[in-house]
Amino acid sequence: MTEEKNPASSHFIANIIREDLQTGRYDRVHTRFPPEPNGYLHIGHAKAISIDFGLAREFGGLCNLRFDDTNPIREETEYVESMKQDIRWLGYDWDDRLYFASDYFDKLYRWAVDLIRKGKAYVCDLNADEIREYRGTLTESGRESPYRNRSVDENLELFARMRAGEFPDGSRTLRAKIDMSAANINMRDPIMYRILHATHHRTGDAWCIYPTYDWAHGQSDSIEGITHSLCDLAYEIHRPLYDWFLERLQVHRPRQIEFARLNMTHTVLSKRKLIRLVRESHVRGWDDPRMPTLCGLRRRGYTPEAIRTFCDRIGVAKRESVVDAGLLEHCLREDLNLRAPRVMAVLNPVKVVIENYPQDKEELIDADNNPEDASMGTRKILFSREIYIEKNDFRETPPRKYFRLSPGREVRLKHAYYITCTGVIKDPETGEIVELRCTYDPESKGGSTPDGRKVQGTLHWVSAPHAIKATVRLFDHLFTRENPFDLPEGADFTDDLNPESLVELENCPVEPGLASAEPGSRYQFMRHGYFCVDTVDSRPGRLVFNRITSLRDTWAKIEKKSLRLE
RNA sequence: UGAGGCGUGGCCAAAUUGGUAAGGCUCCUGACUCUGGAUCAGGCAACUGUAGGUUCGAGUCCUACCGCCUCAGCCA
Repeated sequence: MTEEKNPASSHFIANIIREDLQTGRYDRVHTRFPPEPNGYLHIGHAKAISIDFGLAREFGGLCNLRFDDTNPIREETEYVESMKQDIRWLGYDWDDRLYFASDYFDKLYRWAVDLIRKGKAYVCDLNADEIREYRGTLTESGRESPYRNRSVDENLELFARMRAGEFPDGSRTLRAKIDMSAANINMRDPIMYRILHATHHRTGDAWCIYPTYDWAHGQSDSIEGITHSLCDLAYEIHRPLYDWFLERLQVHRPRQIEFARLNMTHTVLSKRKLIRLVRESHVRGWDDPRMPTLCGLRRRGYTPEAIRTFCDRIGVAKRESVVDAGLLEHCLREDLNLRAPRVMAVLNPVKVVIENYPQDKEELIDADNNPEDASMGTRKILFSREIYIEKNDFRETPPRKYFRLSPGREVRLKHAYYITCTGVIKDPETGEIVELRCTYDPESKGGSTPDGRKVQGTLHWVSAPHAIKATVRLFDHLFTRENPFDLPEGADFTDDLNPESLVELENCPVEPGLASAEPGSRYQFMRHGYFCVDTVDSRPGRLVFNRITSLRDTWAKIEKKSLRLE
């Protein structure tokens, strides 16, 4: 599944853009993805990336990558690199348009001086607590700072001295002079610059005052000639402030449009919560395959194509919603079904001895690699007298509608022969089934017989003497609840962590051909699901597979239902 | 009791700026099948937050109400 023909997007942002193009408000489309380099990108960012880059692509425009690095204390080059990698992996490209808000520090500084000259900004000596006090509350208006009416000259001088490093951190700020009684708190003389004697990941020690996000963001978009600034609903209330700055500065004005961020069932997507999962070792790091981070999903084996399809299908709207994680899994199956080579692996093995098959005979059997795609060819698999099958594929007393093996019943071994169960060997102590005895029908080679008789079940298997052993990690939702925030009073979201989100199986017999499987390559383990060779822990002789997602399991559903009925 | 947003089937989400509710996921049937996979065909399910109003006709316009979200960092 690759380039599916995208019909023109019909969500509200696309409609606005179409209209802007028609009315001539803009004659082109230029967007940008503006992350702060202070963490790892996750599936929620993938939605934003897909909107920003996708819309530009759809309308024949451009999309910049700009890092909003206005806070030297939190930002690191390491994050810049990981974000670039993740965006490229997703399949998007910013060409030569890689920018940083810090590229604009000089310009921003000059603009600030302009505003001071126009009497629209002033240096305030209030400390953080005092500023909060003066700001007022949601229902009461604020009070003007006693420093609000300094002369332009004094402001100019003080601002220059702030920049020169004459004052300690937090002692002064530069504020926009707007309206302390504004109903929108963001308009109550917001801070434009704060003093921070900190080393910036790119500008080093060139600055000791740094612009706030609110002061930097709109102007950065303006400088880059952005036409449509797409962002999170959270910035809706800031829009009047961005427009205020741009208007005073008399510069190019992008149109900001806000959309709802992504939420997904059974996981969390807030930076704060993800950090806790890592710090408190609930997962094995940022790239733990259970994490919703892009590096986690990548390691798990998710494909960029599936993630893009997912982003297309969830739509874009202003209403906050929670998308069913099942949709992402669906997109994965849809993609992998067409591309993943099929292979046989037994996760919970029980040995089967085929009594009428010669002791030292072995056979090479042809098997197609993907029934969906003949061009993926065939391979040879080994068959012998002793094989492994799934414990689950045998029942001593089969329930109704059970198609698999049971005493006296005949089933097909995929690609190989029909076998009939003739005996069960149990551990005399525990009663556990340790081995099954079967006979095979030599006529059934290849999976069918001359008499054309039907069997109900087809099992996967691996030849015991030829099998190689692998570690297989089965992942499940990180959180048990659909919404990990819907918790009883006083509970913490970590209380809902799924204890079975990772089940590790050792020594699973798999086809010997898998010995050469490349890290990162994906397979379908027949009748199980899609698996990916782990890029971190897997090595020759010690294969580790991650389950990307399971196959749809109709039998599990039937079984569960009948259990409920009993 | 400030301001700004949002409310369409179980979950997402459309509806040519009033014309009589797309599509996807889920779920359920059936067909087919050497993966109880895939595929195909079909089906269940919404009086569009509530109550009024305008209109021949309203998810789309008006009024009132209800619910939910965001904002009081020198974070972004």
